[in-house]
Amino acid sequence: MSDAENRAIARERVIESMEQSAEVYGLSRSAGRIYGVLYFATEPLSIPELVEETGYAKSTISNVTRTLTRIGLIHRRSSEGGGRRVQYSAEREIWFILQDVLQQYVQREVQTTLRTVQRAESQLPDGEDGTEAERIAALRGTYEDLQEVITLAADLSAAELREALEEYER
Amino acid sequence: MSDAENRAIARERVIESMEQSAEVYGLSRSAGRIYGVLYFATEPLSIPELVEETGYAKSTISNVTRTLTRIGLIHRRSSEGGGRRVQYSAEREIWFILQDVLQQYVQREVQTTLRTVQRAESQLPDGEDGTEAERIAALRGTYEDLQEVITLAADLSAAELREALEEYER
DNA sequence: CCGTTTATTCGGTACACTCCGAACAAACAA
DNA sequence: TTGTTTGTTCGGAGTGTACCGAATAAACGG
Repeated sequence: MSDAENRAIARERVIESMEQSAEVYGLSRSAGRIYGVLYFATEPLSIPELVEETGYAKSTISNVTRTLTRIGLIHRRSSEGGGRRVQYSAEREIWFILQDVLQQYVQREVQTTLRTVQRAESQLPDGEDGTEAERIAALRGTYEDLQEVITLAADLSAAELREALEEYER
Repeated sequence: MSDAENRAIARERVIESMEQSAEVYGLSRSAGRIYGVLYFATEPLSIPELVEETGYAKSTISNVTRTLTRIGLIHRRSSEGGGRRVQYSAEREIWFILQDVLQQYVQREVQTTLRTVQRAESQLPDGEDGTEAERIAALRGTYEDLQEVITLAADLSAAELREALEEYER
């Protein structure tokens, strides 16, 4: 087998893995493949080029690139050289992406839950210690810890996070 | 408004929030509600009781309780007193649940991705430093950090995790 | 100006998922 | 045994999503 073929196989394996991961993160397989193709591209690609590389329909590429751009997984460089052609490139710092997910989605979810729980708690009769009060208070405690953990983690790099946990072990 | 009504409203709010969370975690709304009802129940509930409390069909309760049990969100106590009746109770330690998710799903996902990336890397021609090799090596690095972080975090309680990050800040 | 290339939007198809109700199976009570 | 209660399984209706192809819009080159 030639070196070029080996490279193509390795690349394809990783892209397939990205398709899989995309599904886990609630995205479509096409999103995983498009991101993967851009991840390995040496220069930004246009929509027609992505059609060529992935085999998906133009409309699919258009829709998926929009959501990927919105999430921050790829970057849109409008019009290289004044042309109409739009160029896309991948955000290759996976950790940045994960931090974004942590901040935009996980933190948001935790925050709204926490607020709901707090509002429910204040709805309860004062000084009550029934089952509801107890259970809701327990929920609030856990979510407060969670929120703090996520807020702190979102400011660290992967290496720093690793270091923080490794140091704590001792 | 009576205290009982206030309690019911607070409980309902939290359960609705759990329905929402369930969707975020890739479960159905019914799963969120069933878990919520069990979370507030003072004693284990049977399937007919869950039908009564949630309004869902018997078959829905049966299917959803199975998946919730498999994931570890609720516990199944077969036959209290030798009867056929099956009893379900909620795992109320949210952090245990999150640890399970971390270990069973996130860690698994990271591990398989890492393995795929490593295999792809070894597939590449030796001593090569083309684009593919570089990009794949970068991926592997990030995922190695990630795996380590998740492994360490899975062993800590929410409070410990919080402490670890707070100590690192200084 | 007109034809070509590029990007978005729209309608439609295929598919998966949620939930329901009915049928079935298993255990108990009489 | 027969009737009743409980739990699971199966088929189907309704819904949402992914993707495609066609129509449309927008920009450029001649």
